[in-house]
Amino acid sequence: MGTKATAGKTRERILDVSLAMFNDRGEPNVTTNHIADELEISPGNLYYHFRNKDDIVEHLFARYENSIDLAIVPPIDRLPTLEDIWMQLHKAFETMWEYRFIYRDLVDITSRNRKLRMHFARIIKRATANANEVLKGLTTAEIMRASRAEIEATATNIILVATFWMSFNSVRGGQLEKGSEDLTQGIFQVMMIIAPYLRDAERLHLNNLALTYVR
Amino acid sequence: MGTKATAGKTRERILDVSLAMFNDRGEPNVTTNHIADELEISPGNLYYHFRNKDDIVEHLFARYENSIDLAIVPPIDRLPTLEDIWMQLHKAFETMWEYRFIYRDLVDITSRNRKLRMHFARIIKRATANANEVLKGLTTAEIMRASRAEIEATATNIILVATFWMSFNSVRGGQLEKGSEDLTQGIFQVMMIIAPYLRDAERLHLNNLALTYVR
Amino acid sequence: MGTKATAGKTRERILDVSLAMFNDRGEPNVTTNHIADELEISPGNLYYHFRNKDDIVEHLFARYENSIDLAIVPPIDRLPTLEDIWMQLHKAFETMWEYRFIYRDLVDITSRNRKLRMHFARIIKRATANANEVLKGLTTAEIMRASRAEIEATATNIILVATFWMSFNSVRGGQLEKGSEDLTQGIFQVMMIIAPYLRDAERLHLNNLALTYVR
Amino acid sequence: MGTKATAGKTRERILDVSLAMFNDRGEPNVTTNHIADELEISPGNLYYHFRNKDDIVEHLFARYENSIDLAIVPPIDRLPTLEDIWMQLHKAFETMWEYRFIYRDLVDITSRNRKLRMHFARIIKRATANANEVLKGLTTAEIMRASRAEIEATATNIILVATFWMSFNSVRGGQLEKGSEDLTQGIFQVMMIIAPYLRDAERLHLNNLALTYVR
DNA sequence: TATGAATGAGAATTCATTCAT
DNA sequence: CATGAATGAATTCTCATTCAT
Repeated sequence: MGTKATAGKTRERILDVSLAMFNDRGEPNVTTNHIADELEISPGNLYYHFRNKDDIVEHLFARYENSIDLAIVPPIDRLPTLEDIWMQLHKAFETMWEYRFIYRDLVDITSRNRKLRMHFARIIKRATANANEVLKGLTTAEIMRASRAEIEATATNIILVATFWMSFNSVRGGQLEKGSEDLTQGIFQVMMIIAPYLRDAERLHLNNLALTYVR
Repeated sequence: MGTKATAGKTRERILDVSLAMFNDRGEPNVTTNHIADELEISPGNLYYHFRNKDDIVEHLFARYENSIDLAIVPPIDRLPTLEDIWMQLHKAFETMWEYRFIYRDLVDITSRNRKLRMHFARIIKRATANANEVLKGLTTAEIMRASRAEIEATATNIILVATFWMSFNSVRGGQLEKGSEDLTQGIFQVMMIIAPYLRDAERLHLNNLALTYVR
Repeated sequence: MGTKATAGKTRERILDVSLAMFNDRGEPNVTTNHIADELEISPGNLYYHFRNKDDIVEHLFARYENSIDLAIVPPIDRLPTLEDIWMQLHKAFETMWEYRFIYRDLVDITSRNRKLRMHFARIIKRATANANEVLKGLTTAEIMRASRAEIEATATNIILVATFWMSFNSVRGGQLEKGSEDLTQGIFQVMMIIAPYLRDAERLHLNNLALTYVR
Repeated sequence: MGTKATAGKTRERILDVSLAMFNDRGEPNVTTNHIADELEISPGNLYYHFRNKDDIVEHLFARYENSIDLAIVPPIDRLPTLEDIWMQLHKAFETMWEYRFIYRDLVDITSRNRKLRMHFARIIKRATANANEVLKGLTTAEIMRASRAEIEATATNIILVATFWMSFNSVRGGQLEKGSEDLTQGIFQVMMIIAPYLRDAERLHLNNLALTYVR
């Protein structure tokens, strides 16, 4: 009792600390010894719980995949509203922020690991399909007007902007990461891709929000 | 004489070969010994010409910065047309493709090197400002209609999509890289951000192109 | 009760499974965790029953020593026949095959463990003495003709060939191990060391067998 | 100048020291760091000269293969004599002794490395064929009398005894290795496999030698 | 300019063994 | 008897970088 770890505790701590360190410094810059040091456990113990470093990454990714899958479920049995989109984006950006290390070195990580590559491609495909559905729903609900081609291109752009918003933000300089406020701007940027397709009322509404968010 | 290198020749070859290898395998996966091997020179000689690996990266980046600066100069003394945008995007995407290694590991590279970080931020800022100018010009020319807030958000989105198009493409799976055709789709995706703001004629034109390009 | 192990049961299972795994993959390539895994017990439990890995090896060796001691007892109170030799070799080779892991890494194992070194030397000494006895017996029975010096050298050769037959077979390539047939050839090879000392009738008999066995 | 290594010197020193240490302690018990330490060079330098530990082993093996190939060339254009056999065995045993680490862990080494496995099998095949030739030659020269089947079995036994003589010697205890005298006994043991097939004069000659060598 | 041998601090991973429960 | 988490020294190998020539 006390400092002694109970079942599964260390395993979870490894994942938690790894996640924090990966998010902080980037996965390629965090070694398994760093992680063990930070946890004050031996490297051997870390390898008792995970086969190798990639195993840790894969488990974190699986966690992420579960979360993001929940975040991008479209409303069932009714047409979507703009509010739904705000909500979905919020949940998605939150989740992505939690696992931002994946996005920081996305190309490198997916090119090194076949499993992650396949799963990430699946997430993108699913997210794009969902975006498409939602846009179609908005059109059916006559909240926006767009051709089929416009909807397709727009869905892709939405996912691209969402996927790389955090990277873009860190890369365009200024302050490094202040978290929530930046995310909100990311959400707003995505909304602004849809904006011009909206009816005047909604478009005006977004325009006013813009004054608050755009940097 | 004969095999003797003329002034600056080896130096340039190092840059050329490094660029090719970085683009091919990603900068983190290319060691200085790989480069020397490929060039059939000694590692010592490589370090005679460049202080360290980052020095090579920085020089390549400087090259890139020059090229991209030329690519994103707006037309002077007249209002821009849609054709201008196609042209600019083409030049920009070509240049980015030439130096695609920068974009493959963008966050990692910029986060570990202050100089690159500052310079890349400057490029983004400049590109965004230029996009802003062009959009304003299109508005003045009454080719498109958009509020100031919409223009700002759209400029940012344009730069973001352009910046990460190649990454997005490699990360969403499917075929790896077939080059020019993918770039064309990237350009198209950028255009589709502007599309809904255009007058009907131009909008329709883009929509028709969509049928060809969107995947 | 029920799943509860009876006294000595786990201990025996450890020995049995270790033997099987050592034979299969070679002792140096089997870790204590492999063994525990295979047994579906904990490594801690394994170390409750045995002080360390070498302790397991030593116990297996003791088992082997008992078996082989039984196999190489010469016929008492009568002179040996060729049939006796076939029988003895059969029993010896069977026993060695059962504990073939010892022979696979013989030098390594005996050089790092004093106890095993002494015991194995004893086995060799005993086996050689026995071979000597038998050859002398055959000579007395006038089944073969050989000088004392020839008998001594031949006894040593017999033991050497028997000791390393399995290694030789695996090392000279061809098929890996098909077990019984290979053993039979080993026995035959040993017999052929004796052959030229035999009377014509027996020598001819062995020669005919040769056509079947030699590869 | 002086302690500075000239071209190829370090490479050869690595091979020489590795060989000495492998022979001494057995290849599995010598780490690359041990070797570097002994040589007073950095591990990095060792890996500059050889791709990995196996690369060192393979180069030593190649050296050995060259030497042994020279040792087992049969006399051309005339029938062999017993003297030829003594000479050949001498050369072969000397060479094997020089590279005795190969024989110490023969099964382990060849089972881990495909290349060595193939090459060693080739050596055995070649040596056996050569033994066969020589025995046939002796028969033709009427120095010995043996059937074809006897020759085949005897050739195999000769190679087996030669291959494992050193292992047998270290494993049967007594003093560990005193080198040359042990080798001479090994040669003698091989000769004693041939002895009973010889004409009386030669057989007697060998018998007398026996009194000196057999332990 | 150029060579190429050399460095050395790590990186990931393994494995016999221990120990609190 | 049994668990299973934990240890830590060791092992192979890498790579940016230096330096005598």
